[in-house]
Amino acid sequence: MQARPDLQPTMSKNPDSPAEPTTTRTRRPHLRLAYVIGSLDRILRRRMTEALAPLGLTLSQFTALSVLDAKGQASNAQVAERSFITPQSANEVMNAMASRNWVSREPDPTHGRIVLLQLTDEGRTVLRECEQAVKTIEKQMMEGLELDTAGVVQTHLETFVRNLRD
Amino acid sequence: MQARPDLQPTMSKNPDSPAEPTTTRTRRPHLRLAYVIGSLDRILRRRMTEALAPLGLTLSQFTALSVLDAKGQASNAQVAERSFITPQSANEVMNAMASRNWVSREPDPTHGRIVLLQLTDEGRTVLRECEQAVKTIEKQMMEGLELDTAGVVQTHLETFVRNLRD
DNA sequence: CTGATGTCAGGCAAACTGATATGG
DNA sequence: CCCATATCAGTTCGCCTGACATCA
Repeated sequence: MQARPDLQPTMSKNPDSPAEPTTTRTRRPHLRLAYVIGSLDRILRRRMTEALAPLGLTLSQFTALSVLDAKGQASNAQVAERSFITPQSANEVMNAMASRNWVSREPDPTHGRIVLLQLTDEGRTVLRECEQAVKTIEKQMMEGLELDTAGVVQTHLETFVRNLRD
Repeated sequence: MQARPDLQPTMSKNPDSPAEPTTTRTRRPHLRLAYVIGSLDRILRRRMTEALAPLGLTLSQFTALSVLDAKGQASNAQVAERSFITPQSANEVMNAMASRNWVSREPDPTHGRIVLLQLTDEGRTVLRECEQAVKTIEKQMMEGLELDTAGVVQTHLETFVRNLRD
C-alpha cells in the first residue's frame, strides 16, 4: 500500500519526562504513545476498509453492526454513545443500513419518539462474514505474540478509554 | 461533548465464533480488539484536537511535526511513510506548515527532485508546547496505572504496527 | 417548560485517487 | 524506458454543528 514504511528505531520513550527542555540533547526523540495509537488506528482502518469493501460495507457500518449486535436492541442515541460518535452521524450510518435491510426500525412501544434498532437475519449474516475478515487481520496483527497478550493489551486500552471518557 | 458514553461490559461476542448463531451464550463479554483500538483513537483524536486548537494547529500537523522532529530531516515521501499516509496528503500538511514557517524546505544537494524538510526553531518551539498539552491528556489516560505499563503497552502496539505494515 | 430523541441540512478536515512534471 | 519524487486537482468519507420537530 504504502511503499515500505520503515519506522524502526525511533521509538523507545521515557514515559515520564516532565518538562525539561530536552533540546539539543541526543535524547532520541521518542514517539508518544498517542502517536503510536494513531498510527495503529490508521493502518488498521485501512486494512479493515479494504477487507470490508468486497463485502459491500464501510468500516463505520461494520462498527455500527457490531454495536447493535452486542446491544441486541438499541435506540439510535444509544448506538451513538457506544460508537463514540454523535447521534447525527449514527443516524446517517443507520439510514444506509436500514435501506439495505441489515437493520430494522420499529417504534418503541413504551415511548413514541424512540425508534428501536435491531439487526435483521440478513444483517447478522453479513456481520458474521465481516468478522471472519477482521479476524484474519487481527491474527496477522498479533503474529508471534502470546495468546494472552492480546487480552492484557485490550484490558489496558479499555482502561484508557474509560479514563478519557469523562 | 457526547452525552455519557457508557460502554460497560455489555458486549458479548465470542472472539472465536465462526458462523454459528452463538446467541444466548454468556462467554466473557469481549469486544474485538480492533473495535477498542478504534474507539480509543476516536476519543484520543477528539481530545487532542481540542487541546491543539488553542495552539493553532491541527492534529495532523502535530503528527507531521513529531515525525519531522524524530527524523531530523526528511523528504516529503519519507514523512508520508512515517505518518502512514500518502505523499499527497503529507504534502498538503507540509504546505500549511511551511507557510507558517514551522518547517523549511530546501532542495536536496545530492538529488534535484527531492525537497528536504526540516523543523525551524519556531516549529520546534510550537512542538514543545503541543507536547506539553498532549502529555496532560496521556497522563489522564493512564491514570492509576503502573508507570511501566505505558511502556509495555506501547511496545505491544508497536509490534502490532510492524505486523500490519507489510 | 425542560430534556431527550430523531432527523434534515450544511460544512469541514483529512484522507484518498488521478494526472502531470521532473530528476536519476 | 522505468521508477521515485513532488505537487496540482478533484473527490470521498466520516464526522461535526446547527436547526427543528416530537414526545415524556
